[in-house]
Amino acid sequence: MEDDEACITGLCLGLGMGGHVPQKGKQKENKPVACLDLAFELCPKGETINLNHDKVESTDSDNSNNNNRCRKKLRLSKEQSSMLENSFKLHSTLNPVQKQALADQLNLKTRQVEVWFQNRRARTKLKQTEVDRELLKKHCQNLSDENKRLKKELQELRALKVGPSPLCIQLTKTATLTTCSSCEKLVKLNEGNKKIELEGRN
DNA sequence: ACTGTCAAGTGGAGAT
DNA sequence: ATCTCCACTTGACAGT
Repeated sequence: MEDDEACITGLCLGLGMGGHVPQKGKQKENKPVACLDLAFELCPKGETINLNHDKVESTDSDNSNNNNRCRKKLRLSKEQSSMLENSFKLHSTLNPVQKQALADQLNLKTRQVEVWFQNRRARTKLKQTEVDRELLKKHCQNLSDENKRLKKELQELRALKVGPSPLCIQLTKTATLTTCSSCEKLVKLNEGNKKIELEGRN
């Protein structure tokens, strides 16, 4: 276990904060939770504190005064965020050495750096799924349009088969139905007058 | 008041 | 057994 975490655990024991609620879908045993959020520091209600602290110290009075304390949320400074961001661009995961170095550099705990990277990866993944979803949506729409168009074209061809067959019929803006002069087969010409033979016609 | 963002907690799974 | 990652969740805070 990291020193930081040992420290935090020491701080947390007996505080009874951040209890665990069983999650839907996966029922888990309700462990007695005795952890204090890493980035939260006990403070008098309403007081603003600098949370970019060094190691957190724990005292018994902290614990006993817990009732009239609030939890403040850490917000990383712009410098910290941008340095983490730059580091993330280089590598989205960190080895313990890199983690420690970054933590030292930013005056954060290794656990905080680790959490930031975890959350950052989650955000990236979320964004990517959103992008993928949009792409698939577009692709699906294209396929649907193409399907409609082909169905329509098929309908027109079937109508042609039933009725009198003129030699050359404009099918769509891009395709023309005609009879091949050499083989006398019914063929479809695409935009470049490229011949597409139609199945089952002779 | 409501909503989105984000740091952090939790437990499970896999690797060592 | 321990570590690390992930999915899911919570809660503080900021913006509207």
